[in-house]
Amino acid sequence: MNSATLYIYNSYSKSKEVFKAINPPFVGMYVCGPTVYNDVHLGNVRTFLTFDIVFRLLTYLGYKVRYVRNITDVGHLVDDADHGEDKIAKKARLEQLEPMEIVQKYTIGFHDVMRLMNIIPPSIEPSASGHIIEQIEMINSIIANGFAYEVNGSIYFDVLKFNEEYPYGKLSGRVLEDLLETTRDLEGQEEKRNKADFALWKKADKNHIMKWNSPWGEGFPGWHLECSAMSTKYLGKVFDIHGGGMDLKFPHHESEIAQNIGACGHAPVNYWMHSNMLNFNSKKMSKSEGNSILPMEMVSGEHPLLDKGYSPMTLRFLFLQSHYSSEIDISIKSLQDAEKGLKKIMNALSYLSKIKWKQGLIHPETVSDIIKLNTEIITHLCDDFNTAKAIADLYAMATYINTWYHQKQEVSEIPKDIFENLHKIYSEIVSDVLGLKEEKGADNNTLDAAMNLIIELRQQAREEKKWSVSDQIRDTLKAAGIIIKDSKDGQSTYEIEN
RNA sequence: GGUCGGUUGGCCGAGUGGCUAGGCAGAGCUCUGCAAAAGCUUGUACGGCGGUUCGAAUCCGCCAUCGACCUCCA
Repeated sequence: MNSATLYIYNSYSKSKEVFKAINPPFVGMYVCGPTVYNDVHLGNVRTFLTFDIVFRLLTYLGYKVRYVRNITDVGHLVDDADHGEDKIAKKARLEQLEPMEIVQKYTIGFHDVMRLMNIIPPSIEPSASGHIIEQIEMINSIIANGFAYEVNGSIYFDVLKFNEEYPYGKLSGRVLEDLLETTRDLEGQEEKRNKADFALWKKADKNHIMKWNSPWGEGFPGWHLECSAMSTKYLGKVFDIHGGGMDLKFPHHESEIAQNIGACGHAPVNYWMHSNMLNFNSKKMSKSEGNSILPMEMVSGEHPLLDKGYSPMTLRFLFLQSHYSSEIDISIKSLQDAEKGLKKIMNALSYLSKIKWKQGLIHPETVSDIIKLNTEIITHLCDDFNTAKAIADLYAMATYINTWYHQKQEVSEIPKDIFENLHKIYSEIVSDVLGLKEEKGADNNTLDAAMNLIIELRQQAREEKKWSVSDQIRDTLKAAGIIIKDSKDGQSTYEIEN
């Protein structure tokens, strides 16, 4: 185990706390996954990226993490809380497919995007429809404890009753009285005793496709219930970290807490983490706003807002340049900046393995600076996953690496072990913790072979000082979107403009 | 209307009560047959008004402004 102290901002206590695992080295982490009724958009990706970093850093620090991220494939209603059509069912109707075909289609799409973004799969990815029994059992416990009631085959959580014994609304900073006043009048709520109550189980009508047998007749589970049931099943009644997007704080996470307490009498989670929103034109990117960009559109550049495609790693890097708790406003400029910045970091990574250590005159200032960087970068990451600061450290390291590489491809002013440590930390942080990987522009062997020949011929022309030939090759290729880059050591490479 | 969170140099974006992250752009330089690329160096800042303090971008108050949540959303 790494000895670094990890601090996490706990949204429940609203303060930064030292992370203490319940049962080290094991850590249980639950993150609310997508409702698979549509393509995941870029905003969703940000959230999963945030917790990818949490997962990766915990693992890097030596924790054994059981990471559970669900797939919501039932129970998430379209219109109002506890009313309206099931999202999956609606989409199924629109696309004329079986609901599970919708689920399958968008689950695969979701996984494709996660892979593209180099986001590590969770340890367990349970689906709501696969845990109906667990959900029914949990409802039974809640009823037995007196926090839920049945009306016409539906079960509702009694928020007022719950609030008499436990604070409802602490996570999201809500006061129950306000909720009772401000909650809009919605259709289909007449069954509830109070507006703030929410459904644990909804009775299904005849036409409803996705329904299951229960002690209360045919029906389906409420949206919030699945996360309570599945986190309990796989992580226990109390676990370490629960994550999700800010917009899930209320009502989803608030209800989750109430359900868990209602079922077993104590709070389920030690550290609540919420990642902030991704903005687009200063507006939250959301499905309901209709201003969402799909990850695939981002990569292909096929979107009115975009000037060209931006690679998955560029996106990943852009997100990591700001703290997960800050909003990000995406723009062409920020994408371009990220593209250049990422290149710098990745270039230095590739230089690193070409630099040889050599015995020489030690430069004390450089030594102490690098020792400082080597430790600071971990400290920064452990400070509530401050990837922005860690990236600043990487830039500082990269400046050293670049200088060594461009001077002699060797380093002699620091001791061998410190250089090796720098090498190890730089590559581990870049690859393992931040999850940045090299992207090949053209993954095409045929083109590679042809280009290598052209580059070689041009090189010959240059050696013979036939500048008109070498320039013609360069200019013609440029017009075709291929850029030749000459480096100092005489080697040339090519890159495809997109 | 209620609750919460922002407001940092040309742009993006971190941040601790005193030692002014970082990136992009700009400027200078190195390399280069030329160019591109790459690299090195470098300036400018903390929404407004008060207060606390020896000292505040950092703490407090007021104002302005933007946004989020209060309804499905990561």
